[in-house]
Amino acid sequence: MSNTELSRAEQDYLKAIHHLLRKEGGDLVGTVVLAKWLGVSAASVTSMVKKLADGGLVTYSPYQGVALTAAGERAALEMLRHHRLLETFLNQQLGMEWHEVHAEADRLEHAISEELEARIDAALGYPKTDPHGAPIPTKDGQLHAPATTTLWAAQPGTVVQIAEVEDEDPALLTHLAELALTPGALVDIVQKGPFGGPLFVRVAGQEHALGELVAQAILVVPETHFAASG
Amino acid sequence: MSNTELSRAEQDYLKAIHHLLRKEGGDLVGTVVLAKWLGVSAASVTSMVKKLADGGLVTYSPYQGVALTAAGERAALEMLRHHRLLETFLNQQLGMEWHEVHAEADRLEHAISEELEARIDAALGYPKTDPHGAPIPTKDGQLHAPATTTLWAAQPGTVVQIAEVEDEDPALLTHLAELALTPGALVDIVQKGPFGGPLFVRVAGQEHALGELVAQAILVVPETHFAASG
DNA sequence: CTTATTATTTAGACGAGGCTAAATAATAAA
DNA sequence: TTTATTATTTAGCCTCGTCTAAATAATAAG
Repeated sequence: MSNTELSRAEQDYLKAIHHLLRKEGGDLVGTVVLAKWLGVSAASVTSMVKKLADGGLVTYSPYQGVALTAAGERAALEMLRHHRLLETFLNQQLGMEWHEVHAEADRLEHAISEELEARIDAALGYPKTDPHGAPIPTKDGQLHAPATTTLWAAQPGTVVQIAEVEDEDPALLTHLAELALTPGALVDIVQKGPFGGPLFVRVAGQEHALGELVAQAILVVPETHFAASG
Repeated sequence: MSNTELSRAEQDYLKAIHHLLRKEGGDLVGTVVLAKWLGVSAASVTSMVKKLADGGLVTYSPYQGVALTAAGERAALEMLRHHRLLETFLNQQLGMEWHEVHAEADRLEHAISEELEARIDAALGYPKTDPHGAPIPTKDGQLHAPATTTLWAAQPGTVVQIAEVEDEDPALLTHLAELALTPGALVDIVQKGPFGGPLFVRVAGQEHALGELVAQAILVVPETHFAASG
């Protein structure tokens, strides 16, 4: 209802809630999880979450957790749209490296106007995904993500295609790029060692053994033919 | 000495001090002038200025005014460089209007990394001036501005060339663009009415009568032949 | 079912950056 | 030179977003 501008901190909280709800799958996210993700104390989270609840941006059940209202989701998706458009722009138009764009976009996403957002979108030809394969929310708040699993969960003996990789850790991204584990790549799932042992995959003609952390950071879809979808 | 990151507010104060020292010509700028420019109370200025003085960024003489130290000047010029590179980029690469870029750059200038600054600079071909004709400080903090006067002070009967126009007021910029009073334009100074009466000029074949406020917002140099300088 | 452990909230404080109102210094006018 | 005016500073308060320490709720272990 109240139409005050959201502060940077409020925007960051909404973005974090959205991210964690999606990642962890549940329908509520807890104070400590949020605090860890944001690099902030749990007490700080409690008070901010109350403020956001007062503003109608989240629903808050004490001791249970927090979720986004429609208004909160809208705001979070707008930030996410800014973020992913910026990542794409920085990468494609300004030649910034894959692993650099996340941090830069994190700062810029709060500062760009709707006008600039639109011009960036147009300059890029209205892209559907960012450099890490993540879908870019539409202007009207639709986020259409394909149904994915993690590479870690993929069936040995099958072939999958990389849809998206986590973009938060620059070092991980550099590593993935060296291994050619980038969106669009086709990956043979060779075999999985027992007891959490490494996952053996073949990509771009090379075989690699991947640890769980790496394989969990990669989202894949079953192999498909390259259809000119649309 | 202390190498803490400057806050947004600190950066804005340094930028304002730099701007006002240049504009007003004096060697000290007063609390109230600064307060008006920043849209803040004089009391707020006093306390911030003290903090900046503690940090070695300004010299502060109570009841006299404030000036920049070398470190403060460096920081101010870095912001100015960001600002003007961004204005140029938004205008040239993204097609934003002349009058829109100032406000957008004011928000973005605090958020861009040195890396991004360098890439924007390169993408533009290392420009020397922004869309309003203002010189862009170099990476090492040189600001080489030509010696200008205001259009208001120009001698009737002479021809001058517009070097730069004030960029803060979008409405003024729109007006100037309609009158073809843009950087590079050659202007015949026809005559100046008495007692602060309007200034009659001819530009692009049209004659216009300009009020003092407008004519003061335009910086000019004596007519020169277009030399392929460099 | 009782006890540890962990998650969460409450209470109280702090620094940043702003504000108003009152006091004081500097300057202009008489 | 005295008085009025304006510029500046001081004092005290406020909100935002954070923190730590202590209290309480929820959950897991025995």
